[in-house]
Amino acid sequence: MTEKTYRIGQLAKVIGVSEHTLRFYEKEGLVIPKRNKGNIRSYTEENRLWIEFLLHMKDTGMTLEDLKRYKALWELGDEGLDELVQLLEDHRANVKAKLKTYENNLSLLDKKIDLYQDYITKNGRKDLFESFVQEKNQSTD
Amino acid sequence: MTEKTYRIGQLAKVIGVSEHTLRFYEKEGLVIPKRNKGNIRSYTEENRLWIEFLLHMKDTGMTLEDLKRYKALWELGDEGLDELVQLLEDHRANVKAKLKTYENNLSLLDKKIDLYQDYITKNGRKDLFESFVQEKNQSTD
DNA sequence: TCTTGACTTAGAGTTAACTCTAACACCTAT
DNA sequence: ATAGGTGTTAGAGTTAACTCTAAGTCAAGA
Repeated sequence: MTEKTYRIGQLAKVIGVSEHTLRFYEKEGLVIPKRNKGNIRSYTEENRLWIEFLLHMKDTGMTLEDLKRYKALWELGDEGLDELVQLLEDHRANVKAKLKTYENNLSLLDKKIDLYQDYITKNGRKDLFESFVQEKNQSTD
Repeated sequence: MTEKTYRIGQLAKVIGVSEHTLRFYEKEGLVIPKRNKGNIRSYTEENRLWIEFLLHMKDTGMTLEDLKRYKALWELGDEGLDELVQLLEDHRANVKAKLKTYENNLSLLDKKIDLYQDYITKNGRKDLFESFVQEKNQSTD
């Protein structure tokens, strides 16, 4: 069985990033695909999975620097394992915190929107509007 | 009753941003405090509440540009109300989406960490380790 | 008096993560 | 033969949101 591989343009489409970005990641040492005859980048499924994982981490705020560290630790094997897990746990803590922030602010938004919509249906006067919204403008710290 | 006011340094401390940032926001037209005799910025409670709200929105990914629009619409009063609500609803949709992303990736992280920790307690061989983690490296799209 | 905190303008520097351009070469399929 | 996708180097530009510096002034409080 020969494993499925991708050329840069295909992979870019599949995972939804630009070719520029893939070459950029390569320059940064984040993903280094094999080359086939003709020097064409040949991304494996493993490459794809790694990039997808990377994008998930990035989506939750992990920096490319941390992802470089992650990769380096991974490549160390057993030696890097403890630190690698630590890195993931740290990131998980960040994600949890961010999740809370989003939850809190979602309900703040819900309230705010409700207030405005109440006002719209009641269709009160401008001066009423001002005090109305102002006094409810509390934050959720 | 004279309302409580803040000078720039006090307010910066209270809400946890730098004075630079407050002046920057002013330059950007986001918060324009009154000045007292001596030309000193005098932030009101209303100013503070607005900035805190702004920071909450910013924390959930709203840009300063959108916040400028928000302020402009607010200042229009009834005229800007529909669009203002629209803006908030759009942002709420973004927040919900981001929330989902964070939830998904949190459980991805949980799984990943569990796998590594299993491996650590089992303390297997390196080559085992490689296949072990690789084949579980699925994403949660 | 001296320190502290505030004020101004004007602009430079920072960081992250792209994003693009130029200018040219190579290979494969139609 | 030509078009499309790929390759290279080298570097410039972009965006957002700060962040800081300089160089000077001013006013109030201990």
